[in-house]
Amino acid sequence: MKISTKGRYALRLMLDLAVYDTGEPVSLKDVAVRQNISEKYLEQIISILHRAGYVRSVRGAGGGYLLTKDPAEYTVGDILRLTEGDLTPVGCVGNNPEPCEREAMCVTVEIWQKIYDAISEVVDNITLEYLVNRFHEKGSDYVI
Amino acid sequence: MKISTKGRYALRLMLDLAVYDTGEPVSLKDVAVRQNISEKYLEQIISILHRAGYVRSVRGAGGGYLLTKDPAEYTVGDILRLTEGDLTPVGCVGNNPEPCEREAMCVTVEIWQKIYDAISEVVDNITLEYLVNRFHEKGSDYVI
DNA sequence: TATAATTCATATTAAATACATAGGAATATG
DNA sequence: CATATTCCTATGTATTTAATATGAATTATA
Repeated sequence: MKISTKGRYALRLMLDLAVYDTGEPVSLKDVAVRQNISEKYLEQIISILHRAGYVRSVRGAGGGYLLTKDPAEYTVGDILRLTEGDLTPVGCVGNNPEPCEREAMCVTVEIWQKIYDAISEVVDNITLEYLVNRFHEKGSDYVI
Repeated sequence: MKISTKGRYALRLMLDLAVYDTGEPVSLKDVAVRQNISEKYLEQIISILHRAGYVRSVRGAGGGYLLTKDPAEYTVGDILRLTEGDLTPVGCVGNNPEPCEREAMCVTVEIWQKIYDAISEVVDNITLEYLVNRFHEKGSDYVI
């Protein structure tokens, strides 16, 4: 019942791009240093975000990544669902549920559905913008 | 972000003991057939529940297991926390959080805490008794 | 134009976890 | 004594996780 590093790093990566956005591309090298995450691992993660159109890239020296939308337009749910696959606690709930032969007599599925709804309620109502604000409120070191 | 078979089977196992309770011990063999779960695997799962005092056992022929408390006194949260380890989405929230050097600047931890609270709210407010009632309401086959 | 900095693409690997299966000892019933 | 059951521990296999590795393609800049 854990969120993997992929999802957690993806969120920190997107947040980093939002916080350190100056209009110029932000390189993964910089993100890797600030976030203390392997640059190579970040490459794999951002490729997911890139394919989904969440970021755009600038290749070559001086290149890097930029958010494609305003931070207010990304929810935590968007980012986690993309990178974690989905956020359902079991396969038989959510958008395209796996068929289950025990469905007719199953009462536990109601629990999984409620858990999923509760998780969704949280992650679908927190935006990147909110996190950027919280970051500044916390008075965290802000280094470009 | 999945609940493992261990937790899901533990819940079905406890529910089975509650539904098919006649005062006589319920054998794992019967549970295994009804729930279509390997008896050997159930043995490992119930040993966790047994050590925690959630069930008592009767050894030998005609033996089996019985709940130690009234179904109303078990929550889904009790059972899942016991068998899944805990229900926190990351290591740094919950009862005894792992120390994290990024804590001072971390804003994502707020998300994980909210997710954990939301999950807890669900699982700590559903009892085995409720599930037994739902089982009967569903008109599921009831076979002793 | 050469060099360095970057993204992009794919393969490989080591460790942990999930999900069991297996074998037999201990205990109780009939 | 034979059978049914819990109890205990070891073993195995497949998948997932979390990276690391290698190098090609692209671009800025000295």
